[in-house]
Formats: sequence, structure tokens, C-alpha cells
Amino acid sequence: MSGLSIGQVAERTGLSVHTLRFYEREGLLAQPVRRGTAGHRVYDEGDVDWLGVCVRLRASGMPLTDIRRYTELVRAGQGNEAERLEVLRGHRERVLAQLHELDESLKLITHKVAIYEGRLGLRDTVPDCVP
Amino acid sequence: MSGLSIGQVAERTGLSVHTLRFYEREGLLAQPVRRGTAGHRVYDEGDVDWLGVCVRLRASGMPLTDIRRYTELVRAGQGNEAERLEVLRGHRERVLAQLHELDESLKLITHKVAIYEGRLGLRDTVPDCVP
DNA sequence: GTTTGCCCTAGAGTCGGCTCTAGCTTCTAC
DNA sequence: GTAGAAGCTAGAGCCGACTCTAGGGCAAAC
Repeated sequence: MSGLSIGQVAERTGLSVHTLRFYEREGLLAQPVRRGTAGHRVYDEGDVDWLGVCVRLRASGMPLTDIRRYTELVRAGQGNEAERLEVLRGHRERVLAQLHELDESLKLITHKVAIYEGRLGLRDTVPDCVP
Repeated sequence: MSGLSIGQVAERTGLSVHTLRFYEREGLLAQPVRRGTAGHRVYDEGDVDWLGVCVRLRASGMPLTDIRRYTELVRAGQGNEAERLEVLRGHRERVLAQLHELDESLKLITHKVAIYEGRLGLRDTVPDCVP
């Protein structure tokens, strides 16, 4: 059932094959990828799942160095759960802060959009008859 | 009442003086900044307000080129409101998408945090007495 | 009168995160 | 047997957004 080529993993994760190799060089993979004939990478579902986590962490702005750090903790196995928790909690804080920032920005943008819609509406639309 | 030095504006906006000069070079200012003795920049409240908008747009991920484009429209004066609206709406879409992404990531992270808290809790805490 | 502090310009440097290239191998299909 | 697709490595290149440096000006405080 398992045994995916880099191209297939690229499709599944939304990363390019370049980025997959780059992430590997950067130490973002929990385990070294298996190699098939001619040294071709052979990924299994576990690899794809882990890459999915990496994608989510990146999407939420975690820098590669932090993802590497977290990966290393996971790779090191049991006994460092407190450290992993610390990394994740730290990141969660940053995500919450980001959400707040984004929300503030959204307010401003929505406000401005409303203003321009109003202005344009005055020109485009026949004024309402007050009933 | 008005008449702020670059240093004061840096404090007010949270940008560095370097970044303020950089933004100016990049054409992010609605009007050219006034200059005082010895060519020192003299900002007024309007400049600071505009920079505040820029900061919000940047904080929500709008690239400098798009901010410049929007700035140019504003600078050009009335008559291009439809274009401004288009820029803003486009950006709002992207912000909403980002919020959604972040939210998804937050779910994952919170889930993982809960798992590790659970695992560690088993070790750290005296088990509750069921009353 | 010189030190300190803030400012100026032009341009170079840095950093993170990809992204691409060159040159080669290997497999599959024709 | 050869053309094409997909993979490999090592390393270079690129882009956006800052960030800093060199070299200098001016004005107030000591």
C-alpha cells in the first residue's frame, strides 16, 4: 500500500519536489526516507503525514529552524515531551497573536471596503426612496 | 501640533527609522514628507496615520508592491475608487483565507498540545479522587 | 569648542525560504 | 536501441523585506 515517489508526495502535500528535497536536507523529516532502485526516494504514509504537519506548521508561520528543532525532539523519542510541549505552546501563542493581528487588519480593511462601496454606491445606484 | 522627527514616528509606528526611510524610497508614502532644517524629515499626523495603515496592511501580508499600488491610487486622487476597492477586496479575500488557514493550524497545534499535556499529566499529577 | 545625539544619502549586506540548473542515471514504451 | 519521463546530487540563484554601514551635517549641552 505504501511506497510513494517524490512526485506523488509532491502532489499529495502540495509541496514541489524541490521543496521536498530541500526540507529533507534541512532535517525536517522524522526518519530518513527509504531509497528504492537507483537511489530514488520512497516515502510511506507516515512520511506524508509528518510532512502534512510540517506544512501546517509552516502555514502558521513557524520558521524552518523551529520545525527542525521539534522534529529532532520527536526523532529523539520518548522522554522529551515537556520540551515538545514547550515548543508547541510557544507556537500556539504566536498563532493566537497572529490571529488577533489579522483580525484587527481585517476590521480596517472591511471598514475601508465599506467606505468605497458606499461612495461608489452613491454614484451607481438610484437613491432609495424612503418609504 | 504637528511636526514629528523620524525618530518620533519610528516610536509611534513601531517601525525602525531604517524601515521608514526604506518605505519612503519604495513609494509607500501618500505625500512627499516635508523637510526641515538640514533636510531632516518632518512628518505630520496625516503621515503617521497613513503609515499606520501601511503597517496594518503589511501585518496582514500585503506585499510592498501592492501597498505601493494602493498608495499610488490614493495619491492620484478621486476617480479611481473602483480600483482601490478592487485592491482592498482582493486583499480581504486573502486575509480571510489566511484566517482560515491559521485556524486549521491552530486546531492541529491545540490538539497536539492536549495530547502532550495529557501524557505529562499522567506523570505530574496525583490522580483525582472520584467523589 | 568639542562632545553627543539625531539626522542625512547611497548603497551594500543579510536572512529566510524556496527555486532552479547542470549533468547524470534509470526505467518504460515504442 | 532510443526517446521521454522521472529521479538523483551539489550547488547556484532569486526574491522580498528589511537592516546596516560609511561618511557626513547640524545644533544643543556641557
